[in-house]
Amino acid sequence: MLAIDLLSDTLKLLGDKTRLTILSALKERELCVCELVDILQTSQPNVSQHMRKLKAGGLVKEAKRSQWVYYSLSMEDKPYLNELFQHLPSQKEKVERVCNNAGCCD
Amino acid sequence: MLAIDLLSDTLKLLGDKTRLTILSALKERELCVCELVDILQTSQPNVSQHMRKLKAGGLVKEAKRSQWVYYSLSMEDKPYLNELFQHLPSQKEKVERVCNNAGCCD
DNA sequence: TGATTATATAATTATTCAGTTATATTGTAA
DNA sequence: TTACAATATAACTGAATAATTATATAATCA
Repeated sequence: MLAIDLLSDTLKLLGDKTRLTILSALKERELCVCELVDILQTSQPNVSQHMRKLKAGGLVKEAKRSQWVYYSLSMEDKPYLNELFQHLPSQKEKVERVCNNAGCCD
Repeated sequence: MLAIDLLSDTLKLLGDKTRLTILSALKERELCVCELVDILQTSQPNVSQHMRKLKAGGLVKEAKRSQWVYYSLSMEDKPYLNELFQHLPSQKEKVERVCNNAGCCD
């Protein structure tokens, strides 16, 4: 059974519109910071700080490749979030639109 | 599909240790405010304010009977929380201990 | 090398929020 | 009616936090 402190900390990370949108976008595919900036229409430091929290909470993992940092979901050890994640509002359109942009990292 | 604003607001309610404990306790049975005060070892106004937020967020419903207000879970319209709720740390012992106390509402 | 790009960190600010204390409301019982 | 018990609300305080601005780090490229 889960410790209630850890669980409430994890859910606190989900209880923010920006982070929830990030996580939903990452359901589509891994994304780098500049893509997330584009998707969320917010500043780069804002995204970076949210990613740091999500990483600290074990919800995402990062992969540095060249000058980019790609983030992806890390949910293997959190089966209790599966159903919830399946219900997250889709960010598919926004993610696909980023691909077609004069993107930051192509 | 869910609106991300509503969903993050709901998850924000879950991202608090006190409220998460309350919700887990309510899985056992409906509870009145004074029982929750006993279970959580906190003040009555603190419980009342959390219950107001949970009620506003549609996570609990209340039933007034005599001078007591009983709260119970209201999850029928939130299937996406089912799996999560099943994984909440059990509060069974604490809830049962309340019954044996010189309780507030027997 | 120096310039540029991507990302992270630090410092700051304004807001949100949990918990406390004090008070009000509501219902019950003497 | 008055006294009491359960709950709610209001006001306040301190801590947490999201976002901004400015700066630092790190990698790539000319």
